[in-house]
Amino acid sequence: MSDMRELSKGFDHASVDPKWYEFWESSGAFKADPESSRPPFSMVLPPPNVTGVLHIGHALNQTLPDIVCRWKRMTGHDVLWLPGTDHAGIATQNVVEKQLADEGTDRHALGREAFVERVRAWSRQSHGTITSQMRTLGSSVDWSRERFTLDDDLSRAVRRVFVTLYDEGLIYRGKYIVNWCTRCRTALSDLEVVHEEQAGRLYHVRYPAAGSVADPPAEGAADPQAEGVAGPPAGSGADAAGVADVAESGGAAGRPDAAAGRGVTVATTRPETMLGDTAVAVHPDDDRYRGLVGRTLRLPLVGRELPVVADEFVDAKFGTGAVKVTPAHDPNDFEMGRRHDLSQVVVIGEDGLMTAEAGPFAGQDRFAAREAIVERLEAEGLLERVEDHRHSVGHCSRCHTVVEPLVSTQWFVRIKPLAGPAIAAVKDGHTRFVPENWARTYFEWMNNIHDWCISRQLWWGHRVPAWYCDQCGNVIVDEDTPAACRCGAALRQDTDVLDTWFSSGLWPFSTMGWPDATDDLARYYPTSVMITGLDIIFFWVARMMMLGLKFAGDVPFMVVYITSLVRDAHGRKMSKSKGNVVNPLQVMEDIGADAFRFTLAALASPGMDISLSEGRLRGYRQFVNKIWNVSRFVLMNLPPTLTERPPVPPPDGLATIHRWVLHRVSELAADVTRALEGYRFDVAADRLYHFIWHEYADWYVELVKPHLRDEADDGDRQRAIAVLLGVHDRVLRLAHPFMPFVTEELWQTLPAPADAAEDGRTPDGEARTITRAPWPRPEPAWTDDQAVSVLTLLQEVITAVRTVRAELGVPPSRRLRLGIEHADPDERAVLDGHGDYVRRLAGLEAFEFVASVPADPDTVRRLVRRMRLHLPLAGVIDRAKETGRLRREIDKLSKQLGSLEGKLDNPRFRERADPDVVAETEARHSAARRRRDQLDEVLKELSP
RNA sequence: GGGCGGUUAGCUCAGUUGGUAGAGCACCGGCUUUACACGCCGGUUGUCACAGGUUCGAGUCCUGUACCGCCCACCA
Repeated sequence: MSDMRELSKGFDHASVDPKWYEFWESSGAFKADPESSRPPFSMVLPPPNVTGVLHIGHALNQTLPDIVCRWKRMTGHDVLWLPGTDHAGIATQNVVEKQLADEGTDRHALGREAFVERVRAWSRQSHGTITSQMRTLGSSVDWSRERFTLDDDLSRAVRRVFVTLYDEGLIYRGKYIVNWCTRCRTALSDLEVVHEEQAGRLYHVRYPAAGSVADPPAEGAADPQAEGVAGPPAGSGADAAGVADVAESGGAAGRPDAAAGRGVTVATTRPETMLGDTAVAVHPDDDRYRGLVGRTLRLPLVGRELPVVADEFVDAKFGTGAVKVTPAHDPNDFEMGRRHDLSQVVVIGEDGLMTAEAGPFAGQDRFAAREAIVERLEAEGLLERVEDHRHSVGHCSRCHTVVEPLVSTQWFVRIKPLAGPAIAAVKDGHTRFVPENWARTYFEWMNNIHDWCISRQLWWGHRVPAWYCDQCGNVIVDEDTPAACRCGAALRQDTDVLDTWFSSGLWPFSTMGWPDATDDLARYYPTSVMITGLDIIFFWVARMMMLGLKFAGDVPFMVVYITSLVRDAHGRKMSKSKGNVVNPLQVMEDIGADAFRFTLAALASPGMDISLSEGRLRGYRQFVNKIWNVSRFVLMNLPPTLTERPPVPPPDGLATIHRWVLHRVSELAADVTRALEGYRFDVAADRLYHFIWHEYADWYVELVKPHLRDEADDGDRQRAIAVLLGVHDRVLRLAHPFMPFVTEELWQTLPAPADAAEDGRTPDGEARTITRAPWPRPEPAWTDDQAVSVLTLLQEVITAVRTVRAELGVPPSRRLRLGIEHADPDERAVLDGHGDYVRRLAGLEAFEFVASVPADPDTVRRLVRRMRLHLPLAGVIDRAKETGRLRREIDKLSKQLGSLEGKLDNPRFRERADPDVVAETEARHSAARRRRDQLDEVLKELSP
């Protein structure tokens, strides 16, 4: 055992950290126990991509919940923190596709089955990376319950949810305009499209007049409603108005119209889509075009006749007030097309190339076609004007390709019926956002939510559980694979897979065994807290809320803590191109997981982005080292015979310094606990830092040293050791959630407590571990204001003497004699009673109380408590420097006095302010005046 | 266009219910004080973005302005 008491000179995380994680894992320290009599506390880990590596966002989003879990474990909860990984459909598929491309092949060459098998194999291999990195960080998850979104039982949950929603009419399939990535070759949900403001051009193109309105073209694109169970409602008001106008103008169609003769100029940012135009729209109230509605124009380059329709959507103030309508390639036009029963002409294909419908431009890339078409228009004299125009363009969030709106058959979730309860649950406080402002963002989105496109034309993911019969046209949606159609023909399964967030949305309950009524589900659902990043509030949090309420019968979590973005030291977003990415693995290698975690916690001010600076990281690494060295100090002072940690003695018989430190450590426990309860990780970390370094190490350790000397009285020594150990043990336990590795290492070197309840054994009772040691509670019996005021006085006097010495340049080795004046009798008694401490920490040979100032050139002449009056001796110091310093101080005091006097002279202040505040202000005022007068006097003395 | 946040010491940020402006880093000076130089002791640094208002009193509450940032959005 005694070799355990010898710590190395510094903390070496590389040798310590892995040892303890292995110990925790193998001893079952993180295992949840449904049989336990302890109250449950549960969280699910936001599943990282199975093929991902730990980035700074993960580090934060795992450190904070880990702090909570470790804390809750110590407060006696049965903690479940359920880990797992996400198959991350499109992201993972893209990576593997890139690998294939490097090998000179592609997924089509491989075939679906082989491709999926390949992705699966790579996922399995890659899975170890992220999970081992989580261990490096110290995440205290229950690995025995690890899940993967593509696991069989989770896939079963996915199918159950899909089928149920379908049966209830909340999932439908239909042909609508969707966001299409021409590179990934799949549909995307609105959330997977990132809009970026870009410099573009607004082309003004003249569409010449053709003649009067013809019947709407009957041929062409499919009926948008064809396969829909039910489509989104069409804008009825605008629709009626538009139709009425057309009819009305139709009557006047025969009348010659000057405007019609010239044609109409439309403005567009995407001239290539004009080939698919099937109308031109104007606002119904726009007088400029009133006569035109109902007539037709001729589409340049193509020659097709286009009706002019009136629609409320058109903004008369934008461009020319006339809009070309391309129902197949623009979401607004799609809706407008439905309102006016326009056909869809598809001119851009799923590959981003112009289709056969594009005539001479067929086969060209859409952007090349834009150039070519502009050229042609110019040649034909139809391009009237080109303006620079900034507008936002949608890009694929995965590959940054410009998204092409395309008409396509997809599966959708009708979301409004699900959103309602999810909104209500937050409104009525059943689920609470922290910081609460995020609820607004949540409401904002939920109130304006659109149907969710859930099908993806990918291979990696949960395949849509729908089967089609080519014989009779029957569609079967079922949990189990049907053998054959009712007509006896073979069935063909839908080739699409589901949006990866569909399965993520079930995560809080699918991981616990749903749809079976498992013990875990009964005990751990709803989970206590969800801690996750702001970037996935919509993707994930909102969907978990909706699906959890719908299927698990309750909200998925009682509290959502939204973490901030981690930025670089100058508040810039981290990005590879800027080269300012902080790699958490590198940081942990350099300074250890404990210091890294502590830094993240200390910087995690709610609602604010985190600027991760090297200075802070370094500072907290040194803090870890500080704790290490305090422990060395404690251990080296333990008698070798001590095998058991003695209980902390009752404060009555203890010296002031002991009573003081016990009081303070009790307050620390209260403060840290309160901070954690409010999710103020920054406040908790700050409090620990300050106490451990600037109270415990700087003061208590220094003050206690004499008590530990060999010469010290035996009983005194034993009491000091008991208190020191009691404080040290509590400090380690309070710091443990933040710095799990170093605290376990140090805690294990302490002698075990006599009290079994303090021992922290794992559930199997085999091993002691700080992870299960009880969380320190405030001790009311340790409250001791008298000890606090004594220590405050000692600290002030000692600091004042040190200041004088430093300013006079008196080396610490030189023992001084000191005269103190103006101490009141009570304070004199305190100082006398604690003279040893003062002499030791201030480096004094002696001090005495004097009535007046002795003119002794070898001593500091005076020291006035609370006034930090440092009077240098003539001849010993630089007179000019000192007078300058005094003048500055006097100026400052005068200013302060002015404001205090203003306050006190104000009758209303005396009337209305709290009496304590008034008294305090008066005291402050008189103290300041006394001090200024004294400084004035000294200044006069010093000045020639 | 809508929403949210920020503007406090050279840098990055705290500032609880309004009551003498704080921390870390940086900087300056001094220290082989037997846990720690990843240390110890001391020190310097602020018209709290701007303009009004409420109040005896505002970094803190209200209104407006400026600048920065983020999110959402179907303006061709």
